[in-house]
Amino acid sequence: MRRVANWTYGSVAMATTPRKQSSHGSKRPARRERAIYRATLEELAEADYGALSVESVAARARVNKTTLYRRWPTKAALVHAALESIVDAFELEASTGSLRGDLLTLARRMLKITRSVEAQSLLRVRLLDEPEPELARIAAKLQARRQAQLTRLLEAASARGEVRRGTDLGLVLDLLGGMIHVRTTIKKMRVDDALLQRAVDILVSGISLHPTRAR
Amino acid sequence: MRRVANWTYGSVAMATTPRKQSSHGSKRPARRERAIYRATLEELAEADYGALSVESVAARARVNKTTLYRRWPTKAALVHAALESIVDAFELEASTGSLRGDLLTLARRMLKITRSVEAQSLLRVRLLDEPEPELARIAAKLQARRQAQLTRLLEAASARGEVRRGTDLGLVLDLLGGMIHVRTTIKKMRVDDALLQRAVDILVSGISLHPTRAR
DNA sequence: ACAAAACGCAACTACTTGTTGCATTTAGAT
DNA sequence: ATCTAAATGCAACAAGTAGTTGCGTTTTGT
Repeated sequence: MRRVANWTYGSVAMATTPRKQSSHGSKRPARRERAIYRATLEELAEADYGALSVESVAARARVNKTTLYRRWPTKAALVHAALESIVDAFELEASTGSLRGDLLTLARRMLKITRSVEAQSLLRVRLLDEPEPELARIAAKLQARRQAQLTRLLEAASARGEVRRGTDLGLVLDLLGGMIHVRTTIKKMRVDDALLQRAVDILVSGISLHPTRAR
Repeated sequence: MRRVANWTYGSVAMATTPRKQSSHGSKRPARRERAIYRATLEELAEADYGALSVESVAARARVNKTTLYRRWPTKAALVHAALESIVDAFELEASTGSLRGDLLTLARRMLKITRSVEAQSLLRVRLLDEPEPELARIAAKLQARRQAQLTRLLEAASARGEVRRGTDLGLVLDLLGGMIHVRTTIKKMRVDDALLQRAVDILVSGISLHPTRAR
């Protein structure tokens, strides 16, 4: 493992840009490139970052390892690029009219996100700041972006005035999201809609103006 | 990396038992052994399982690597033993008299646990079922044990009858614990007591019989 | 159809991981 | 205190993995 002195994969152009997107009108965003990124994320969702090997990514992407090494000089660079390639397509959803309904919609979306390969791989990178703090920073940034979108949804839902003023919406989000994450990713339990409803019921009843006691 | 055919580290005695605890009255539970386990857990809390190397553990424990290799033939065996060495000293805490007070006590304890090296390392192992399913299983068992203890606390608190019947206590626990975990371990935010109180307020107000609306 | 870039392949070097033999230390029993 | 067996440290080793390089072939844009 020979290390390049201190190669940073920050804002500097990090590899030879594939010419496909240079001219001709960016017909395809490099099909093969996407396959490689996908393979990287999948490997990362299954194993550690530490256990991730460039060779295994190459094998999964059906590509020779030299191809990878030439374009991304290090494992960190490859993962970096793969992370950056994640696009979170978030379309604002229509309000259901009630706080409970909106929270439930939110919960379902969170569950879907949590289950995705992107979220799983993002998590792996997120909780390693030791060997690659730079990568962890990037993963944090991406996650924050998602979080911000979810927060906006929640804010819109609560703006109707059904929520006690002073309520910490970020906290509510993390209560809900934390539960989903723990059950899905860590405990590997099945999270079904009934559970989401129960959780939402507790939270709604906990932050709502009206003392809704029954569920 | 030569692999032993299929060496399982299950219930079989996995290494030469140190003689210290054999006779003489178990004066010390092998001081050095504890140091090694500690080093293992610390390394594991900082890095991946995949990135964990026996050599780094040896270095941290100020021990020659051959010592480790001789007693634990593989990395998995070492981690296994280190995990098993974890003892969670849980003393039942006195009730504060109110549901809110008890939940807050519970939250504080969860925070403390979550921050511990043991929990951090346990988590790492927990979310790798790919390369070492056996290890993940063990980590799951240990975590379940902890969870059960916490659940009993919560049950005791709710038994006073301040909680709506039919309330999913496990869910409440995961809402609280999930939030703490996400903020502490993943987002690396500071979790202070005020936040815990706010969270508990929401939950208490969400599960309590009495419609407590103000906080 | 042509040229440049990208790719696959194979051989190679450098490093990491795990193993072994032997001298030295340590700890329990007499 | 002394003896002995287990445990450890050390160094040299074997084997595997991670990157590198040169070259011939394929792909791709013009």
